Amino acid sequence: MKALFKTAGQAYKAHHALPPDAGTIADVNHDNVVKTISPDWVDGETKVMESPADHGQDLRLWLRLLTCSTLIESEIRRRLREQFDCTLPRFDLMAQLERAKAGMVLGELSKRMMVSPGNITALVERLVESGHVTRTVSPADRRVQIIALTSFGRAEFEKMATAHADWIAELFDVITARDGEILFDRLGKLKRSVVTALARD
Amino acid sequence: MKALFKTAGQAYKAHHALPPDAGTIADVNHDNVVKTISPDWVDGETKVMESPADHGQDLRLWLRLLTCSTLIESEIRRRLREQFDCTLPRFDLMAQLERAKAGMVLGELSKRMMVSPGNITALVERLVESGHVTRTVSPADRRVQIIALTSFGRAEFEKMATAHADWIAELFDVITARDGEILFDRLGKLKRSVVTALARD
DNA sequence: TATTGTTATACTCTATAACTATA
DNA sequence: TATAGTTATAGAGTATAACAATA
Repeated sequence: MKALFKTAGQAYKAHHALPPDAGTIADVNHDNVVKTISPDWVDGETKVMESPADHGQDLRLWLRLLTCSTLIESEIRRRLREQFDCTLPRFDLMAQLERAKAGMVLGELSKRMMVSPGNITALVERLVESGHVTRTVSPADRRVQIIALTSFGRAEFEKMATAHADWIAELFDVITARDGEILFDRLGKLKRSVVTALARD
Repeated sequence: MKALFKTAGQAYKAHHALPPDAGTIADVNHDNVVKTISPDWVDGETKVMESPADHGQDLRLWLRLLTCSTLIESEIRRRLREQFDCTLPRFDLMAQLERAKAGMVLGELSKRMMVSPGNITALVERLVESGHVTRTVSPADRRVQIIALTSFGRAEFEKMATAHADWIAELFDVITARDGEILFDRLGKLKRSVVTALARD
């Protein structure tokens, strides 16, 4: 039941987080107060089955899945911020626009990013200020706002996307093509399982 | 290159997000402005290889991994909030304390959660206010603060943990034991790959 | 009336750094 | 001097709801 969920994880980690092999087992003082790090801080993989709060294999799998995505995402987020002064939502929004050469309607951005229109408005506002995107009123329907990348925004995004791909290749270093295929396939099953379960509600 | 990253994803989704089978292909008006949803909004699995910004199999795998964890985490986050008025960091902090019967030093919490001490102080403060945890000065070293669950906090956490396990079982519905093992194993490899890569820096 | 976005607000989280108290 | 936390602050993201403009 440790490190169940995504938390901050980025900048602070660079300065304070433990190396992967830190510690031995959770040290406890004479009052049983936990003071030192246990070795399984990354996802508690060995301990979770022994915990009184154990709830089975699915939970272990979910913890490990979450650990992987959190580790990767935190690092990506940190590098985006340090190297490009960019946040994930900003990057995500630009990624949405990348293939929409003529732009995308604000409401569509909202749906794709699963973020409320009000918050997209604010995000777009900051990207307009920094010169990455434009906002235009649709001539066909004056309620709709068309958002598009500027050439500057497109160039910036391409730089980030290239770096991003390199980072991923670096992090996935030892995953073989075969393991990659297997993971891709099983994660596809998992995705369908989740989407189906969510659709039942 | 769509929906690369975790975004908001929780509350808004409940009201506005598309069902998993919405749409057909991205509709485009006479100006080529994207107005309607494409079917692969979940992770763009089919499209990413065709994209000019394609950067290979690792990237596809990463997108799918991120999609899975984001879908699950968003749903968990939403349910935690709606059913228990709890955020992920709060839950995570309590999860850390669950097996530390006599409490845990604040700095240790900070390291495990990869969140700065200052932000842990604020998080603990809110949990003290709501009666979930206590904060005590260590008699051995008056600089250190020992954080522990109250019996109320423990009871609340148990309720949440039980519900959480049920949610996960629901979402992982159609994953067989065998597929679960395979995923668990390969994700273990991936975790080691990432941890190794991060340690190289 | 319904839809598209905007504005407003309150809160949480993130990131950083200066600072205090204790060892 | 070094360590454990606290305080402060700025910015971004999250969640809701009321609202205006247009269809």
